Amino acid sequence: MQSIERAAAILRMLAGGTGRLGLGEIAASLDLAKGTTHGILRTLRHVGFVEQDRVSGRYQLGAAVLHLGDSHLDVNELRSRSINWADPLAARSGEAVRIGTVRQGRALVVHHVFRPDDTFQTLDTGTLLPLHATALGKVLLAYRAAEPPAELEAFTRRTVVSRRELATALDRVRTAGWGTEIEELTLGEAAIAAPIRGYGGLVVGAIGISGPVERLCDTRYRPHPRLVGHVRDAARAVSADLGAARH
Amino acid sequence: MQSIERAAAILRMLAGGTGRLGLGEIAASLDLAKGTTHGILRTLRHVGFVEQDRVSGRYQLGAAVLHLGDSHLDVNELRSRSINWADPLAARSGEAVRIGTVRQGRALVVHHVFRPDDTFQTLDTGTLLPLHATALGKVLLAYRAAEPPAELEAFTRRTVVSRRELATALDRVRTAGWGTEIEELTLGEAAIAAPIRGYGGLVVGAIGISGPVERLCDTRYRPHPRLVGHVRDAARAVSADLGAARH
DNA sequence: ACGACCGTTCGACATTGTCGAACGCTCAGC
DNA sequence: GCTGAGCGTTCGACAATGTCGAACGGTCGT
Repeated sequence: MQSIERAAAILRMLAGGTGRLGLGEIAASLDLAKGTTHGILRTLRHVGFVEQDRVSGRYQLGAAVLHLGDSHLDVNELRSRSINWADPLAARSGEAVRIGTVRQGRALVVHHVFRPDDTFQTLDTGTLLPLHATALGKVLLAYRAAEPPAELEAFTRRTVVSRRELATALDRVRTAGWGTEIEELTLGEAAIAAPIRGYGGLVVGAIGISGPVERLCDTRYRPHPRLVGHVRDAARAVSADLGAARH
Repeated sequence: MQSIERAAAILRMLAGGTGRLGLGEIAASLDLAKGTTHGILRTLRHVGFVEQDRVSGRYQLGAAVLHLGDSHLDVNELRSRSINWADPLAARSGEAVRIGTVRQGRALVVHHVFRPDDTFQTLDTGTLLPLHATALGKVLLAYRAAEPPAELEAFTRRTVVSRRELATALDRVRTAGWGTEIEELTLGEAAIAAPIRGYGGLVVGAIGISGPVERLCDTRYRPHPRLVGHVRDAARAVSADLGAARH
């Protein structure tokens, strides 16, 4: 399939060097006619793998090809790598632990460890949670494992439903390296989450704890630093496991 | 270019879902004949954009397409984003600051701030440094912005020239989140570097300081934590700038 | 005003990509 | 142990597409 090989060569060229090339340069480098090169680039633009600068006419890699790597990690691999660290986190924090990744524009819970006590709990594994109203979801949004949903549904009076507020909240997550959700999905409940990084540092999931707000936060709704530390340690450990697997 | 559109559709499918799909599933989903689908997949395998599991026969995204995004960041953008933080880092640390990214299998210095004193110094901007024997380079290797060079050249008696030792060193960089080089490129000189992350947390560069080993390290060749902290703070700030620019 | 060089378009036609049929292999069910 | 289903793979006829030279309009430098 000659044309697919040619298209791949163009993408590799754009991935190297300065990242921006003119049609003539590409055609010359690959020894193709300009018309041929233009036809390939037009198709690559159409599928979003290439973008063209309006002013200079030069081409660069498009978002669609750059995002191919996003969340491509196997759910089962994420889960199997996480299990070792999820139980200790539940034990240390005394709260329920969930691991999530992005699927269908939501946070998919791939593993759930019950809070280590006798209370009745339901298994969330397999459920899809809203990104903007969960700690797991905010972490995934903050590191652009997903785009915010078109509509920000309000689950409680504390749910962030303004895009500006959400952007601000995500900035804080990026700054801190972890995120929270305080009575934004369920009244009386809070959660803390941190990013799980895979190959090359790309965020492929998140791990978090959740429980009664009075146990996770102080009286000014700030999460206890000790719990934040536990979550981050677990996230680092899972990330290290994932990185080691790919090494 | 119908076949390029079809190849792109296959890549997007593999990027979604579980990440691993059989030929029949792909053919059925895209309403293509199995022979057609097979021809496209064969070509994508040939260019490295797709890999096939030997045992199950299933297909997944290949390293070549996942790496298209690596180091695609414009050098000028990295540089312009870094400048604001490089000067303060030089001031605070009292050492020379360099920012680097991967080019041609080496660490390209995209920005260099002189040590703030009266000593004679030469501008390194534009030079290519070895990955395995520099702090910048080790950070880039640790986060897989590059592959190790085929041959590990010895610059001093302290240069790491064993692949196993290098792998161990890179594990430590990942664990710590920063890296050092102590008399491995130049006798009497040491360096400390930390990763600069771009879109989605992907490592696109590194920022570091370098200077006389007796100023950067204690008598047991351990870097001063205060300097490590300064470098990491600067790396975070540059990363935040890059993230913000893409937001 | 002109020439050089850019990206873009078009149509003839040669070449390639498509797809149905057939194959060998593996595995589950009986 | 045998059989059938379903997998990925290969092949060749041929229809459809991709290729490329020529020409175009636009921009920029002289």
